[in-house]
Amino acid sequence: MSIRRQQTRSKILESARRLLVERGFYGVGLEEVARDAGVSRQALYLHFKSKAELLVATAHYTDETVGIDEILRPVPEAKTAVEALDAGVVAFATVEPQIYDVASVIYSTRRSGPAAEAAWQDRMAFRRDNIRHSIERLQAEGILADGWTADEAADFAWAILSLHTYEYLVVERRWPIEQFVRRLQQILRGILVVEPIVGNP
Amino acid sequence: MSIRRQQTRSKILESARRLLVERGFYGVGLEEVARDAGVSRQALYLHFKSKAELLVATAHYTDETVGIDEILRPVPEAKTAVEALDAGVVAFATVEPQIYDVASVIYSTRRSGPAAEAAWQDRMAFRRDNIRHSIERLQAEGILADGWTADEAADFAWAILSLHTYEYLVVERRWPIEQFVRRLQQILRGILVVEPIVGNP
DNA sequence: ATGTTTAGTTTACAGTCTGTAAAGTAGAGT
DNA sequence: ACTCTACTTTACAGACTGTAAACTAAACAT
Repeated sequence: MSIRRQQTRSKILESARRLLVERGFYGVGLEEVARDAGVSRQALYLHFKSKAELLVATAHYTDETVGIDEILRPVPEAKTAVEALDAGVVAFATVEPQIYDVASVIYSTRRSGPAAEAAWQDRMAFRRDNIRHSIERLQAEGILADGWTADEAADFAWAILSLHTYEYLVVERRWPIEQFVRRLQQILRGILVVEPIVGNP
Repeated sequence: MSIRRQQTRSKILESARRLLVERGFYGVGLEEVARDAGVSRQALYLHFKSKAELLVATAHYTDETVGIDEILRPVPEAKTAVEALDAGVVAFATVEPQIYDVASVIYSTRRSGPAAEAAWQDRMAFRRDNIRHSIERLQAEGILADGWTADEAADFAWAILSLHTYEYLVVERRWPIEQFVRRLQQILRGILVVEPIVGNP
């Protein structure tokens, strides 16, 4: 791919991100995205085959700049399962503020087209796999709380470590991110680990 | 309001509910809603001033048929704070399946218009008030877990008892509703009540 | 340097949708 | 019999997506 083409692509993606996040998928037209990026509307179709695919590309573009692999590294490297669980929460709370805006648009658009739907499902599956690994470590160490299967525990932790928990508590209720992390760690440990450690300093 | 008018209104709302739920706000046009209801497209504007208001009216219409007051009654009538908390979870799990479809459309549409945004915020405020009451009962009985303020606890419980927890666990992960109720009760008790009761039969 | 490919522009158009307007009709109520 | 009221029909303005095709200018290769 030529440099020129690559640059236009980036300009479009940046404009798209800004505008889609500000006003939502249906709140902004391609005309305006193009104008903002300094290209013609038709140029968009040289890069993306539809508005929905532009949105999905915007999400991937955002993902790339975030460096998820880097952020997730501490999780498998943690010495114990409980530490891995805690590290998972930290990773979640590091990634989420950076992708929340775009991910939220993807979520709300997912029912109106297979592109967004697939992008959302991918995201969910990826997250769930990661969580599942941590749960399996708990199980391997024999400290998964009684009455939980690995599946059920993974489902639950995945539901808690979601875009929407972040939205409700941090975005809506204005919890500082440290409080968010501390509470989620406490909750997951309390629920999923046998003989929960009750905050010994 | 005349009987005839009332009947048309109901027909429209029922068609709107079915179609909006099936295909989302942007997946269905007013033409089709009107055809389905057996009236002309223009007739919709005699009842609702915009598509967004039709959506909101659909949500209220759904609420009416659900009888939320009835379902919530056991909560304030519970003898103890913990029983009230449990009853709250049951009420949540009773209401949510009935309103989920429409509420979900409201949620996803909320950023594109003040009508849906207001409807969503009302819903959230209503739910949070109810939860807050249960938390205050815990506090009054002196059994709110250490380290939680009433506000923080209410925020947390509200985030857990959300449309999206239901969506993730019941809709997406196919948890039976009994499992959903049992786990949420266990979790809220475990986190928010001092000396958590560890399943004594 | 010259010819060719590539990237983007301009103009145009078909089709969809919302929301407004206005004139006409049929039934309900009095 | 008369009058509203509720609804229909027709029409239109304006916005948007996606397709098409002819044109231009920069990038690249030999």
